[in-house]
This record gives sequence, structure tokens and C-alpha cells, in this order.
Amino acid sequence: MPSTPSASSHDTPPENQRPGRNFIQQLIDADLAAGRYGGRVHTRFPPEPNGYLHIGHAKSICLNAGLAREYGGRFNLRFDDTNPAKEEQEYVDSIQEDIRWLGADWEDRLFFASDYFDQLYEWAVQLIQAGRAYVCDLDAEAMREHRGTLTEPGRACCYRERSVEENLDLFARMKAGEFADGTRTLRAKIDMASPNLNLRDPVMYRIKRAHHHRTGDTWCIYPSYDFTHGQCDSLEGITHSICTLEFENHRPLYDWFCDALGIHHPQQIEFARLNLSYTVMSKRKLLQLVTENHVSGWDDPRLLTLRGLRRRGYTATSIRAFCERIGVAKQYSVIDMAWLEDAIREDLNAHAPRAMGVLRPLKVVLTNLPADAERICQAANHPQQPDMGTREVPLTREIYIEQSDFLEDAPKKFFRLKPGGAVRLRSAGIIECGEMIKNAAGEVTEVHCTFDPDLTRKVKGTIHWVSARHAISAEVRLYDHLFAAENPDQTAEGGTFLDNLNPHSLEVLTTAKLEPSLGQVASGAHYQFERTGYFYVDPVDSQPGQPVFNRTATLRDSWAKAK
RNA sequence: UGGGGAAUAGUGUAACGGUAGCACGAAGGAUUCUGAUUCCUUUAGUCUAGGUUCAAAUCCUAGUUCCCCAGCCA
Repeated sequence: MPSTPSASSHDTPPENQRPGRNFIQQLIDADLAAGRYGGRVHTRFPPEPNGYLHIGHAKSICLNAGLAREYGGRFNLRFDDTNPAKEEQEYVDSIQEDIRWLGADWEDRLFFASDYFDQLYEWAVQLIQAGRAYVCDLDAEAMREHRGTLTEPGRACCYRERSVEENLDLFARMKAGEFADGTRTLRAKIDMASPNLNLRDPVMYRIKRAHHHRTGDTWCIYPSYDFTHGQCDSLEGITHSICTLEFENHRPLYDWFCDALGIHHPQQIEFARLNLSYTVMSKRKLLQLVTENHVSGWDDPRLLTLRGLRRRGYTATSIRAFCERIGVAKQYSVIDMAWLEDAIREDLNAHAPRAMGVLRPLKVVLTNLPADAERICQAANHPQQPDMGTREVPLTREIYIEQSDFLEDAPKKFFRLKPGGAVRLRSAGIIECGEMIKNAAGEVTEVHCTFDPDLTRKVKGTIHWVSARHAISAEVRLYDHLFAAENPDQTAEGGTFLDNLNPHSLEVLTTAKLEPSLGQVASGAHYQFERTGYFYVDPVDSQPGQPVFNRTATLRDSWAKAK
């Protein structure tokens, strides 16, 4: 996590008067002031290992780890692995990798809900003994019928009043594997008439013969989320159990189990999950995009998985900055995708070395230069940071410029190359437009110019270029939003979110011409190609001497907007 | 329809009975060998209707809109 800049003591207001504190910080401040939890702050991130982490998880990770850091507390990583049917070691590994990359540190506190299966079982027995849990023989459908609806109360089934002895016996036999999957459950005896459906005798254990990635076939019964989460928090000494809004209706249950068991009782706090425009975030949809090959995989740079973002060229710093900026509240909100782009631009603008790359080349011949001429130009690696040094860029008689930097019929405000005009070649000098060569279709295929090396001469426009003889060819991938609609879920009658896929979300350029220094770049390096954006050396498809560049983000372009 | 939550500039988020602020965006300008960056200026808001109060985004009443819940998923 980023370190908080230490404010000088004289201008730091008292703890309880600091402005701009989010509601969770305010809650914690109050807890601390009241001496709750012995002044401790202990948070956790509890993913289920059933998929890859995305930007929404990053919000939760930054929040939890950030709070622990801010209050000098602790942060745990705990896998909520209570449903072996969906969980895999692959996800356990990838999740840890992604969290580490993001920069959150759980130190030596890596836990699994499955670490606590024995304890959980004991607690279940304890609740049976206390007459607060019972074995129910209803199948799923019958249980649904008994549960009632939003407006009608549920009905108790005949198993609700079983004796403690019978429940103990049955539960032991459930564990021993005497019953088929789905034939019995252990339920908490709470209130079948509660207006909160979660309190209508929720399932604590179900019979499920599935191989668990950690406990193997030791168990054939598995605890439910509700019977697991609070107790795990409790066992780990968590003080503030932060989750998303959809668990609000589960909080009474969280509290009920902690109270019934008489164990350390952490406080559940809910916040609004992250929503972003032009994308989808649910695991189901992400999975569908991957399995149906709408994207190349979990790390497709158009996906907002942490792996996708990383491969796109997003830095962990930028994602943390983004999470900081969006804030935390209970209010439903949709963040504009542009905020993410701003965050990465901010980071890369400060740190990425500059280079020149022509995405869509147009040949320009500098007619007053001999064919074998080679001028060495000194180019700054970062105009605002001289420390980053300079590099040499060769200029020759034939160069490439960007097609969009030449216009035959240019508007008055067009500051680039046009007939009768002059423009600066970045770091090299001025060129003046001469003859245009056209093909049969009347398109300009080549422009002849004269070169003036005067570096002090003023002209309005500056364009990037590469020497044709020295240029390296590289594959460059340009990305746009994966979805064309701001809200992909908004579809015509009977449509699906897939109807909103943006057909132009990926454009592969195979004829880009890059300055020679870009021939030998490190996999995973970031560059700003001046005037065209930030690019990342794709770590998967790049070969030594044959880099593949992914465009992380464009530069802001007020000219494009003006047009 | 029952219950649980949430409504503040375009977006996001503060203000917790006493000056509605911040960030991003947008618009304009300055600087500039990136139409980038940087800098300056401007813009624009308390869901509605009542009420309490010297004073209401904040408290009260009624309404409106949005989100979540009827898995042996988490």
C-alpha cells in the first residue's frame, strides 16, 4: 500500500476532526474512542477461490489493507473455501499472486475457512445441544416451499422439534456419510416467520460429496457461508469485517451465531461495491466471456481482471490511486471508466520514458538530404525529468510520419503537415511540405519535403517520426472498451450483455514503425510513444528483439475533441 | 406486496443544527519541440412537499426513485 505522506504535526487537526473521513473510518474512530476491541484494528480480505480477482476486489483489498495500515493494525488473507464444488487451487494461487502484485501484505496471516472445519463442527454440535439447531430432512424444493415468500411467513417443518439426542445422532451420521447428498441439512432454529428470509432457519451444513482442494475427501458435509464467515472472523480476532452491501441482510445472522456461541464478536460493516461503465464485473459474465472466447483469456487486456489490467500495462500504483479516488460509501454508484484511464495516465506520465512510434506510417522523403545521410538527433527520454537522460535517434532521407499528421485539405487550425506548410520533426528540425505523390485512387502515398536543421526556429506543430531505414516493425495492439454500451446489461428485449460487445475493442497493427531503440526492450516495460499514448511490452507474446506493444491508454487529445 | 439499505454539481465523495467543500470532468486562458504535461480562471449541487428552529443537506412527517433478499452459492 502506498505510504501516507506524513503531515507536519502543526497542521494536523485532532484525530476526530479530520475532514473527509469515510463512514468506515468514522466508525473505527468511534470504536477506538470508546475503547472497543482493546484499541485494535484487524481487517481481512476473504475471497472465495472460484475465479480471478478484478478491479472490484481491488477496491476491497485497498480498503481493508489500507485501514489496517492507517490504524497500525493487521490485515489477513482468508480464503472462504466452504464450497468445494466451485473452488480450485489454481484460483488460490492466482489470487495470492494478484494481491501481492497490488501491494497488500498479509504477512504470515494466510488462512482458509477449511482450517476451521473441526472447530465449526464442534460449534454446530454445541448449538444442537443448546436446542438451537436441528437436522432437517426436507429436500431443497420442500425447504423452499416451507420458507414462504417475501410477503408470507414460512412454516415450520415436522423436523424442527426433533430431540437433541436425535439431532446429535443424525448430525454425526451426516458427517459419517450415511446419507445421500442433499437429503438432509443442519439448520439453525431461529424464526420461520421473520421478515428477513435469512433468519427463517438457515442451513448451517449440507451434505456434498465433492473433493475439496485442501481437505480432500475428509468431509462430506460442508458449512454454509453464514455459519462460517463470522466464526472465522472471530477466530482470527478480526475487529471490523468489511463486506459489500448485499450482505446487509445477513448481518443479523452473523450476529446471531457469534452471540449464540458466545465468541468474540467482530463488527460487520457493508459498503457499496464498485461498478464501472462500459464493462461487466460479475464472475459469471467474466467466465462466459472467457469460455466463449469473446476475449483471449483471464488476462485479456480488455478485461478488468487484475491480470488483464496488468497485461494492459496498468501499474499497481495506479490502481491503488484509483481506489483511493473513488472513495467508499453505501451509495450505489457507477464510476466512469475514464477515471481508471486518468489514474494510469497520471502514474505513467510521471514515470514512463518517451519514445517515438509511428502507428500508421506515411512515407516522407527529405529531398535535400543525400541518400546515405544519417543525422544523429538527441532526444530527451522525459522532457520534465532531465535525470532520465537522452537517447540518439537517427534521421535519414526517408522517414515515416503518422498518416493522420498529414492532410491535403487541412483546416486552418491544423498544425501538422499540409501543402505549403512547415512542421517540426520532434527533436530533429523543421520540414517544409513540397510535392505529393498519389496513387491511382488519388490517395497521397508519399510526401516530399525539405529539411531545415534549425532547432531554434518556431513553428506551430511538432510531429513524431522514424527513420525508414532504421525503423523496426512491431505488432502494436490498440484497445477500446470491451462493451459499446455504458451499461452492458441494458439490452433490447430478450438480449444479453453480449449483444453490447464492442466489435472494435481490439485493433492489431502489424505495420507500425518504431524508433530503433525500441528493438531491445524489457518485457513488461512501459513507454510513452509521444503523441500516441502509453504502451506496455506484452510479457506473453513479445520475443527478444521482437516486442509486442499493448496500448495501455491514449494521451488526452484536445485536438480530436475540437474536431 | 414484507423486510433491509441508499438519495448532495455531469461523475464520485465531504460537511453530523451554524460559510455546501474537495477530486475528476467540462469551458476558457497561459506556458510548451508531445494539440501531452504543468499552471490560472470559470462552470455547476442538497430527490419532492410540508413542518420544527434565529438557523436544516443535517431533526420530524408524508411521498418519490434506486439497490439488495424467497441457493443445500458466496
